[in-house]
Amino acid sequence: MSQQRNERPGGSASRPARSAAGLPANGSPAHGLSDRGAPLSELPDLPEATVARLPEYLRALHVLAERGDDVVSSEELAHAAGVNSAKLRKDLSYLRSNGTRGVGYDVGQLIDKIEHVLGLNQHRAVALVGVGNLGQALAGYGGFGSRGFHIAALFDVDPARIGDRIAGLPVRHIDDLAEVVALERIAIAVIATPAHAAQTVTDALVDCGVTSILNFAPCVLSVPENVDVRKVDLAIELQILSFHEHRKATLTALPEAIS
Amino acid sequence: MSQQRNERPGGSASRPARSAAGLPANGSPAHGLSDRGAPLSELPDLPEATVARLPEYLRALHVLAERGDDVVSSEELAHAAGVNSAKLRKDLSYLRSNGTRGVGYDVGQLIDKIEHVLGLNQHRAVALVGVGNLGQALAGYGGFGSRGFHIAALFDVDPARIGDRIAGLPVRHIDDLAEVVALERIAIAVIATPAHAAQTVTDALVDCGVTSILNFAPCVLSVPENVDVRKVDLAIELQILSFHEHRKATLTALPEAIS
DNA sequence: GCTTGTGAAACGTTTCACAGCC
DNA sequence: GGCTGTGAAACGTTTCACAAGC
Repeated sequence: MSQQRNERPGGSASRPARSAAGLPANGSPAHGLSDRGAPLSELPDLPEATVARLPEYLRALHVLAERGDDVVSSEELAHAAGVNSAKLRKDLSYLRSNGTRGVGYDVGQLIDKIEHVLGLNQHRAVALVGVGNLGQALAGYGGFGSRGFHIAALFDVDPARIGDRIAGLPVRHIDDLAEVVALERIAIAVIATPAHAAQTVTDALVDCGVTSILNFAPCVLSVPENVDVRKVDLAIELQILSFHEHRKATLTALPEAIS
Repeated sequence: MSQQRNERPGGSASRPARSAAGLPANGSPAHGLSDRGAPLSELPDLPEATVARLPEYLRALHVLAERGDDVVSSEELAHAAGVNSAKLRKDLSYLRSNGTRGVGYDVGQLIDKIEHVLGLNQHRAVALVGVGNLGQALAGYGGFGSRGFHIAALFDVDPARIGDRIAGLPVRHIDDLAEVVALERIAIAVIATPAHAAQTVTDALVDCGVTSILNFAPCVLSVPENVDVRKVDLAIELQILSFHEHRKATLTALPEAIS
């Protein structure tokens, strides 16, 4: 059982397993072989930081599209997504960019491209494990459908909860995991169990073939290297804010040095 | 109203306002003045990436402490926190480190130090705005107390909800925000409203003097530069996972090049 | 003229590798 | 002998600034 790589800068994720066997270890495929030999839609090996921002661009684009805009400049879009325009342009350039100089980007086209790169063409079925407080809230959250996902199954261990319906879905016993995952072709799971159960659940998920996990339990998960884990920990987010509060407080306590 | 800086690499936060007035703009205070003149506990200007990991170390340390360990090596602690040991040691070295060579770190001492740096000595009061699905789940989450926070007040706009009690706390109307924030000395707020309400709520919070916001609404917030915003967006996390799923799928479709 | 696309510089973060110390 | 602390190298990301193109 290999160990979780939890090294993402911003503080909440692990990474995919690059360079498994004898790969060059630095990104670029040494001598042009296979480099851009892809038919049409090959993934140009995006930087992780870019990948993490594409969904935000996508959200902003949908807002623009709804407003009826069909062209947007890097400046506008960057503003709407909360980044600066140079970064946005660089990010989009990795997608074999398709803006028009002097004009901007075609909103619809850009939406299609980003959705394609993120693999959102097919709606993805997600399993949710743990229907406590948080799990129920996540199950009830309506916003997924429009963003490429649907929760296809709910699981718990508590016999008292099995059979309950939440947002129209029955809660199933975790023993049914393998069956349902296969049936619904589930590759992504959300863990909303207490920390002490999370590793056991993870092992079960991995055994069923789930290869992406979003973990809300406050603990580190061990997974094989082909499995991706991202983590969301509420208390950690608050603690990071606390640090900045603390710093702001001490900065204003011992005051100015310039004026 | 200045714009949100939402530039954190890992994909979910904005940054504190550095270099407000005539500061040198690069980190170090040009000529030794004030540099390490601090009394005892001065914050050594930690890298953001380090700040984001300290809470994870803290969590892991608490687990160790509960097990009765009182010394831990960088290797062990790093493993428990899901990072590698070099990174851990570098991170701890910014805290004017206090491990013992050949031995390891004192668990209790390290907990104290990290808690102090994060400003967790005082329990921090947090306001939660929006008691829908997610808001209720957050309000009911018991794990805060042990990690330095307590939810001190709940707010909503929906008249039907005002007066309800959730986890022992009454839901108050958002018009009472200023009063309660002052009374409870609240500096941190969590936004769990729909996206369309989030900016209005943010403006109200900022007006009351709140300077840190954790935003669960899927939108970008505009805040003055002294206010920190971190963002958690479920759908974005799933979309990032989707990208990696997509990539894994296409990698196994057009298979090996080495063997 | 205005906006994209992009090399190159600047910056931040991680990893290496080993000296320093117990 | 074993583990910490840390310069220096490697790597990744952001920003700058301007050439290319509509």
